[in-house]
Amino acid sequence: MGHGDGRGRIVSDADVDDTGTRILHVDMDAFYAAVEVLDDPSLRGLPIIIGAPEGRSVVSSASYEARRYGVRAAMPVSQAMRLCPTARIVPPHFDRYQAVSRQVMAIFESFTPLVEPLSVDEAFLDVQGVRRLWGSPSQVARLVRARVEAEVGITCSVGVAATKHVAKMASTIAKPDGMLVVAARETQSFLDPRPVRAMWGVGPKAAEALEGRGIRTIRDIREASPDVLGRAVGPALSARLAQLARGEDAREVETERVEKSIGHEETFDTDITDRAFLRAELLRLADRVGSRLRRAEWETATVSIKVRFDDFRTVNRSQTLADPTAVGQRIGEAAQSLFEQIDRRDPIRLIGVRAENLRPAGGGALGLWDDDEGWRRVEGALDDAMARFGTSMISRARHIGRSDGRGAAQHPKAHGLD
DNA sequence: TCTGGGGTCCTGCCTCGT
DNA sequence: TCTGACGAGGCAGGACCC
Repeated sequence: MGHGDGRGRIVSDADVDDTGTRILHVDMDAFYAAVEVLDDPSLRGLPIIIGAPEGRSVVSSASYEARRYGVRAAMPVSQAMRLCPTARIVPPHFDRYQAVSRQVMAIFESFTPLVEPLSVDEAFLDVQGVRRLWGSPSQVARLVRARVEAEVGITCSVGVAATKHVAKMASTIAKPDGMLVVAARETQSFLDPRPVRAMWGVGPKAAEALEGRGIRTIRDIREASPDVLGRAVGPALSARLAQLARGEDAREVETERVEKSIGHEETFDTDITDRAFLRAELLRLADRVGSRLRRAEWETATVSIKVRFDDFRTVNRSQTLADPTAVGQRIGEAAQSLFEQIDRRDPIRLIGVRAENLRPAGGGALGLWDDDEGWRRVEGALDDAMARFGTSMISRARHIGRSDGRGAAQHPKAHGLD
């Protein structure tokens, strides 16, 4: 999501040179705020802040009217309100944003099958192969923008370039409701004068490290010795930045993305010292992680927890399991065991549970039938199903499973169910 | 003044096996 | 049997992205 306030918007001319381009980066403008306006037109033209009005919420998104007051994403809502006291605070409706996102992505896919969603509100499109059908990349960009506005009712900005990195930078500059085309031969002159902070992957820390060595623009990166660059930001990032600064970016548009971890975390309204409460919260978070793992038919081999204290000091602990699992109870037990290893005298403001090192669940969606672990997984899946489809049919299925009278799940082979 | 939640990736350190 | 080099993997912390 863009963070600028909309000043410096650019729209390329209709007859712009797009020679050598193939990648579109499409970014919805102030997406959450735009969806809220769509659903409540009385908000149009007002400064809007998306975030919870109470507690320790931060700004998820803000309309351009609010950004003009200095309101930015990730800023505490309380601070945003001081900057823009007239702003309307709207609680987020993530399900609704997902639904609109699906609508937008479907429009992208009607132009090219090579669509890589980056987040709920942005995507890369490779339009190289659709030239005969839809025209040149800049023509496709115009069509995409027009259709999103006509069919969904919100605006987007598009960067058109030869590479992902340049397309992404171009869409940021074009915001809001703009389009910027960077022909392949203009790539270097486009990149050179821009600040290092504009590069994808350079945040506040890396920018500070680079600027401290006199490296302020992308041209400076290009001209810096690998040694100096490496000392500033480390070997991996320096090598990548050097390539990107030369306009080299061989990354293709990837339509498949595999999740590498699944986690949940929660910041409490007030800092907590009650250990029993915290242990119960760990179990609850682990249960949600387990549910998502089972739905995705994954197991986790490594459980990690995150604890943030009242002074914002954050510690992580992780543990690799002897047997991978998708059972919330087992993830929770591992999380609690990790929690015991942490010095918990200080009040805690956040705890989180994450499943890492994911792998496909063995033995299919419900796991293995022939061991206790498999059966615990069945129980978990039944819990999910009860939540989704109601209790009557699922309770009946569980009853059959438990009919051995031990109060625990019984092997389905006893009932001829396998 | 106050700092969410969901992720990915990198780095440094340590242990262990060869 | 002991020792050092080396790579792999586990773990913790941090930067970055939306």
